[in-house]
Amino acid sequence: MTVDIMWKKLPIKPIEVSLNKVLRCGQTFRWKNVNNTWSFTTQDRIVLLKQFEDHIQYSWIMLEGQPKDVPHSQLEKETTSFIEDYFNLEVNLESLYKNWIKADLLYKKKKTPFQKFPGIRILRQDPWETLISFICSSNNNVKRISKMCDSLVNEFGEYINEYEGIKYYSFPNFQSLAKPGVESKLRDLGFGYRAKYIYQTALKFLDNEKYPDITIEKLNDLRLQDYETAHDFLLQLTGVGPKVADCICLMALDKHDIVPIDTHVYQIAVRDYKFKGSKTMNKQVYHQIRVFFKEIFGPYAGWAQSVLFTSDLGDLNNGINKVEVIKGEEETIKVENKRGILRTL
DNA sequence: TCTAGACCTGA
DNA sequence: CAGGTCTAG
Repeated sequence: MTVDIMWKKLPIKPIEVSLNKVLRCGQTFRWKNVNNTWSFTTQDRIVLLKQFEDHIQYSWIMLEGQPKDVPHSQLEKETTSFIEDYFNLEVNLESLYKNWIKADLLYKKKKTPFQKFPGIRILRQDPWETLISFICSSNNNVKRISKMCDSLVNEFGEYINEYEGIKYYSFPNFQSLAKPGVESKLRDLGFGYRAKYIYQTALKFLDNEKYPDITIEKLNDLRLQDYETAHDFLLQLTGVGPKVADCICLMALDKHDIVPIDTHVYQIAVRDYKFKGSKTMNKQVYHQIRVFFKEIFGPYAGWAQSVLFTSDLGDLNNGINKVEVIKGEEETIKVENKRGILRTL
C-alpha cells in the first residue's frame, strides 16, 4: 500500500530555524533523517520536514487505521499548530541573535559563535518525553542517548505507521514504562543504571497513593509555574538532579532564561567569559554560573547557551539518526574543535 | 550540609 | 570520557 504524501509550505528561513543544527544539537534525540527528510512522531502521526532556502516543507502520515472522516484541512491545521508550537516559532530568533552578538562582542575580539551558527533555537518539547530523555542523558553521549530513545519508542511505544520502510512508534507514556519487568528489559536494551531511574520515575507517576502530588497534569502545569517550583518538583523524581531538571525547565517548561550548567558550559564560562573557576562544582558555583550567563545574555539566556554549546560541540553528525544519505548531497558542518583542557570540575 | 566514589555501556 | 545522579560518612 502506497501512502500519498502532500507537501505544504511554511515560510521560514534557515536563519530562524536550522533543522540540521536544532534537531541534532542534543535537545531532542528522536528525529530521524531519512533521505534528507526529517521525521518524528507525535501521539497520532508521523511529522515530516524538509528545509529549503526560503521555506520549510512539511507533511504528515496519520496513525494507521484512523477514521478517514476527519477533513484534510483540519489535519493540516493540527500539523501546522504542532510545528509552530514545537519550534517556538512565535519567538523571533534573528532579533535575539542581534542582542546576543552585541553582548558577546564585549568578551570576544573577533567573531562570536552567534555569527557562525545562525538558526539555533530552543524547542518546546513534551514535558514527559523531555523528562525521560534527559534521565537517559546523565553521564552519556548524544549517540547513545539517541539509540536509547529509539529503543524506548520501538519497545514500549504505540505503532503509528510506516514511512520509507521504517516503522514509527509514539513515545511511550508512563503507564507503559511502569509495568513490571520494564527495568530488566531496559537493562537488556543497554540502558545501564538509568533503567532503574526510568522505571522508578514512571512508578511515581503511577502510584497516586504514595505520590499524590506527582502526576502528568502537574508536570505539564509547571509551564505556568515559576522556575523554583518547577525545579523542586523535578528533583523529586529518581535520576533527576539539578542539571537534568534545568534541561527540562528550559526545553519543555518555557523557562527560557535558565542555563543548564554541565561540564561543557562550565568550561565555556571559564575559557571564553573569564569566569573565575573554582576547583569543585558545588551547588553554589552552579548557581553563580547560571546568574553569570543570565546577566550577559538576558531573559533568553538559555537559548543563547544552546548556541554556545552547539558551537563547542563540533561534530553534529555523530548521532545514529542519520539513516540514509543521497550521495554527494550531505551537508557537512566544519567546526574547529576548540575543546581545551579537560574536565576536572 | 557537603564532598568523594560508584555506577552501565560503548567509542 | 560521555551534556550526572545517588549514596555513604
